[in-house]
Amino acid sequence: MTQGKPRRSDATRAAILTAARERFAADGYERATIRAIAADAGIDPTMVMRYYGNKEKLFAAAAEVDIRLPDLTEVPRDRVGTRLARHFLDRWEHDETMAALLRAGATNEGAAQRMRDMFAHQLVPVVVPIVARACPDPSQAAARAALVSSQVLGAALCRYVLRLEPFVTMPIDEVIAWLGPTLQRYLTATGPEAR
Amino acid sequence: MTQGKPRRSDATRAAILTAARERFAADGYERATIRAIAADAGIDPTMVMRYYGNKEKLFAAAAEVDIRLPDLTEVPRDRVGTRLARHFLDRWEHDETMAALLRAGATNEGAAQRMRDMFAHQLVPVVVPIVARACPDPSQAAARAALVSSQVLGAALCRYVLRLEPFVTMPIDEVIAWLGPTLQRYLTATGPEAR
DNA sequence: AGCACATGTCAACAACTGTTGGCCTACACT
DNA sequence: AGTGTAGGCCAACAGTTGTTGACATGTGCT
Repeated sequence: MTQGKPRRSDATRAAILTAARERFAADGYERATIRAIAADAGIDPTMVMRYYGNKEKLFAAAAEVDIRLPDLTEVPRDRVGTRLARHFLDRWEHDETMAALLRAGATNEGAAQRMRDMFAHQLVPVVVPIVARACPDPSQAAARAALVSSQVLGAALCRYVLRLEPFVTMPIDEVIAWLGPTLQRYLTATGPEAR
Repeated sequence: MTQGKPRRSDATRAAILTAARERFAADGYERATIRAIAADAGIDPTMVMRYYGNKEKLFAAAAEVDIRLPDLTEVPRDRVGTRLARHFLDRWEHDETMAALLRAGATNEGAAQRMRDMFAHQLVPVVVPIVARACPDPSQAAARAALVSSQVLGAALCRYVLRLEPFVTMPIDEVIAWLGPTLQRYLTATGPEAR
């Protein structure tokens, strides 16, 4: 389906992508230079241009990410929050693409747009059926999804980008135990005032 | 105390700082150039160097910010969360220095360090006496303060930096109504499992 | 008035950026 | 064996960056 003919340069292309993800994740969009990425990949900077056109397209290719949200309708309703928290934290822990996108999103408009798209096309659709049970107003679904995003992104920001001390050393299960109920409330509480 | 003799260049210095804050808030650390800041301030780029030494010191001067947290011990215990949420949102809404620091913190180590310092020296001390009533373990206080930070920073990120749609148009009172109980739980719940 | 010093302007440097074109090599196909 | 083409490297361009030094102007003090 997605795969074309295998090219002789596939290894190089993959090396570039890997190096790009590392650099973008560590330095953000502007400080991650094509030269540094090429050096990490052990090739000439020209190759990056040949295979990915320009820096913007390279980032677009490197930051292509799938949240891989599970089907939450299969999860017991009162476990949805914790399940989501665990999934996101796991995702962030094992895929530096997420950190790359977050770091770059703070200063690069293209990266920010991509995050907005991810939110709209990947998170909102999954959240809608969950919210529907507590609140039939469909416009509320997007708001609740945004609240979930804010807590998840905030935690990722503190833990993986700012490296705020108590957050970095906190065991991941403890983070999940704290965030779970928060997400749960955002998704299934009947209104903002609900505790 | 803090004020020295008034200098003839005070107006220029202030203009530079204002322009710097705007640029850093809008573009982040690396994309905000000294030339652009100087142009906004209507002066020569050289003056920036003369008065602030270099770009890093300019940022340090421009991003000097006081959270101005109120004394939470005066607030009814069950209103602390909402009170905090309102204060932070208000602060962010009226002082672009906050956005400048957040944007820059994602890619600039100096800015990140400053955020960590703000957390340790401004937020933690205020949070400690509040937490103490629910949980006598003082090491827990920093963890709970970090959780508060994560939700506040995440909301600011979505609303002022990424401009995630449902979050930008949501009335500020609604945001506060949602975040308040979350912060309340982080501060006064007896443990992570508490709803 | 004369002098010291703060304020401001102009031109330029050196380093680095994304990006381009030319050239060489090695593989695939006939 | 010969040829087209993809893969790869080198040198270089044009623009921008932070930063520096030399030089002019004006203000305040004696």
